[in-house]
Formats: sequence, C-alpha cells, structure tokens
Amino acid sequence: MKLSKDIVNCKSCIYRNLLYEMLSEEEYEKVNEARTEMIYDRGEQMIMEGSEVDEFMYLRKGLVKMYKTNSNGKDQILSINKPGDFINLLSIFSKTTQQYSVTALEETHVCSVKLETIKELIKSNSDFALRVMNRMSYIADEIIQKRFEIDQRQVKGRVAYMLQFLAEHIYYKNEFRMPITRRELGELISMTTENTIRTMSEFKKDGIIDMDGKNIHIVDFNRLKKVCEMG
Amino acid sequence: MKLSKDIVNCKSCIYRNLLYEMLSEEEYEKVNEARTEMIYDRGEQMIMEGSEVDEFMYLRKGLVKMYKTNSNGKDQILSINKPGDFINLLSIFSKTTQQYSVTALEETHVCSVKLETIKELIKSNSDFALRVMNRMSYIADEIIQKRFEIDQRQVKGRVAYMLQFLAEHIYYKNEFRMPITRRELGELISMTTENTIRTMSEFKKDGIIDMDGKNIHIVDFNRLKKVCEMG
DNA sequence: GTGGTTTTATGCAAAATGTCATATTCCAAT
DNA sequence: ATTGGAATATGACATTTTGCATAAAACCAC
Repeated sequence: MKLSKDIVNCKSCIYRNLLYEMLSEEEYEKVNEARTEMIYDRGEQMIMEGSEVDEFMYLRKGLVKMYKTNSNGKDQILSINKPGDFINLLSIFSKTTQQYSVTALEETHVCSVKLETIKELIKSNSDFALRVMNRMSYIADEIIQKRFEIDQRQVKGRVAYMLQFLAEHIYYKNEFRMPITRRELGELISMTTENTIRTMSEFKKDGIIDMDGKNIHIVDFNRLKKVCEMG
Repeated sequence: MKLSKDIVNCKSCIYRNLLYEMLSEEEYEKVNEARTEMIYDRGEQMIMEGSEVDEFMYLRKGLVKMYKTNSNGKDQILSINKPGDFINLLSIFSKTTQQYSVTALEETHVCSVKLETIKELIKSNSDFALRVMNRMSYIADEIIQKRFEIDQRQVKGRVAYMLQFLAEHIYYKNEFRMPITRRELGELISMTTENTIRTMSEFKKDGIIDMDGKNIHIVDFNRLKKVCEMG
C-alpha cells in the first residue's frame, strides 16, 4: 500500500455527485483536507475483519472483494465492489470493528476520510446525512437481494447468474477477464471449487460461453439467461 | 387490521430508548402526533412488496416475517422480527417502493410514523440522524451475517442453527411454540419443506429435541450446538 | 360437527452436490 | 530458465438433497 502522489481534488472526482454534491464550499474543504488517497496492489488486503473502524472508505479505481473467514478458515465472499462503492459503510455506524475483510483484486485506489470528519458533516449538513442514509440503504439492499438471487438457484443457475452479473454490471461487455479464481467464484456463490470449474467447463462444452483460462466470452447470452432463470 | 384504542405515549414506550431518547420535548410531541398504532391479526399482511414507502414502521408487540416472493411464486423469508425491530428501515431511504413483504405471525402491534416526519427530525436533530444510521447499519449487518451463517451450513446445521436462534434470541428459553410452519422454516433457510420436516424428525429420534406439533423442547442443547457447528 | 384445505410425516428413486484422487497448466519468485 | 505452489481440469464414487407419492393429523370456515 502506498499513498497516491497525484492528489485529485474531490470537486473533480467523477464520484463526487454520489455523496458530496450538497456540501458547502467550506465543508468541501474539510473533506479535502481530511482525505487521503491510497493505492493497493493486486492481492493486498485493505481491510482486516476485526480491525478498528475509524475511517470511511470508498473506491475511486479498481476492484475489490469483501469477505468473511469462517471458523474453519474458509472464506465466504459477500460481494465484488467497484468504484463508487463504499466498502465499509455497513459496519461504520454500528460497530467498532470491521465486520468484513476487503482485498484488492487489481490495482485499486481508495479514498479514506476520518470517521470523525464524516460524523461532523452529518451533524452540520442534514442533506448530507440523508444522502449517506440513502447510500447505506442502497448498499444493504443490493447485498441482500443478491444473496436472495443466489440462494434460490442451484449450481448451474448460480454460475450463470454471476457470469451475467460480471458481464452486465462490472464489465459492461460479453468478453472479460475473470477478476477472481474459480475457487473465489465458488466462495461467492456458496459452492465447491470443483463444481464451479465443472459447471464452467459444461457451459463451454454446451457453447454457452467460450473461455481460455481467465478470459471469458459469453457466446450465447440468451441461453445463459435461460440457465439463470430456471435455477 | 385496526387502529389501537389504548394510545400509548412514546415516552412510556419500552422501546423509546432505541430511537427517541435524544429528542427534545417539542420533537417528541411531533412524533407522538404523527404516530398511529395499528393492530394486525395472525396471518395478516402488513406490508406488500412493491407498495409505496411512506411510513416508518416498528414493532411494539408481536412477531412478523419479512419475505420476498420470487417469479415462481415461492416465498423466501429474510428474517423473523420481534418488538423493537424496524421492519422497513432498509427500503425507506433508497427506494420508493417496499422491497419486502411483511406478515404478522401472531397478533402484532405496529407504530407507524409518516416518513416526512422522520426526515424532518433527521434534519432538525443530528444525534437522531446518527441513531437512525446506527439502527440501519445494525439491521443490515444482522441480516447479512445470518445469511452467512445459513449459507455455510447444510440442512442439519441450518435447522439446528434456526432452532438455536429461536430459543436464544426470540423466546429466551428451551421450550417454545414454533411461530412458523415447517414450510416457512424451509423458506427461511433455503431448503425444501420435506427436508425440514425430515430433519426435525431426525433430531427428535436422536433425542436432541422433543416436539409435539408446533411445541418444541430443546432437550440436549449441547448436541444441538454440535450439529450447528459442524454444518 | 362436517368437509375441505393445509400441515406434518415418511418412504423411495432420481438428481444434485460434495469428496478424493490425480494430472496438467499457469504463474511468480528465485 | 527453473522450480514450487497454486489454479484448472476431470473422473469415480459417496453422500446429500430433492421430487414425488401417499397418508394421517391438524386446522379453519361454515
């Protein structure tokens, strides 16, 4: 992890309107000063489950996984997050320790603001408070809805769902490089590594996708959707 | 559904300190006036997925289930909620429609405050805003953590987990009357009705629980915990 | 009370999923 | 370039879970 050298002002940040649009000039400055921007390499752990919560963090660039390690040492991945996501917004107001770990899946830039500063802004600017609530509500809902989608499907449907999700909501195209291993994909949809691999091989044999290692090409989106729908 | 006749003042409500403790006298009055208390019978639907969000609701008495109906008409239960829980806090700030349905499992009293009023309080009282955030954060976390617990277990572990949960967090004793059918229990832990019933029969045969219809008695808590731990 | 519907219950065959073993490929550190 | 460890791949087999059938018991509306 290292500090970013080219300091970007919040005003020119493309994610500014997600959160800071209603701040006054003065409040803006406050965030700008309290803010640090960090860069993490692929594979670097950014947040460790159980560590202290004292910063409010969001992605400016990159991709991360949020996960939990259970008592048997196995990871369960909660979600894959992209820029604009607030990676610890759920723990921040009710817990003193991080509830989930976060690791970078590629080079990732993170903005980090002292929690104290955010709380001051919430107190001084109620529109900002409502916006933070809006984002919290949205994030929680997204995670819960996604768990629902996964839980109601069986293996093939789950893999299909995730491939579709990656294509439509992360990469916005039918061809992409998998940001995670097959094991991690399994951890994301609650199934074994072997079954994950087998299912993807099957999709390839059936002509639904084409793949070469981590490179995925969804050849027949309609059929993928169909598998996704019937579970 | 009917309006409650014996109007209870918020000040004497036992759940007052969950949310309203930092309100001024004036703000208190505002809530009190904007508030309606409703009584729902067992089986009555209180919130319909897709309906408009315009009230902030919380339980004063009773038990409810929050659930979603999927495209095949099957329900998935998200959580069982008891007094003090805010049954639509997750949808309220990011969505204009309810994301989940809520139905009473027994006679249930609900306090309902116009969303507009709550938003005004958030604007006028920043400590209240922080408290609302704290509750949102807490609720989201609880739901997500519970999903994790369920997803990492298989059938026996899931049933054991839920029985333990009911005993320890809903009824506070080893003997209780199941508030839901076996089908609903299945909907809660993502398994079929048949397997749910079979697993409970097995627990009975093994001497872990005793049961007669909906009456459950956890005879051997240690063994239940063991089943719960090994998945 | 009566009749109809839902819930609980259990058996059995089929399907899905997990486990273990083994081989090959890929990737990163030296 | 070499090498060790992780990731991908696949088969065989065990176990788990589902799906369907059927029946008794419990519950509800009239």
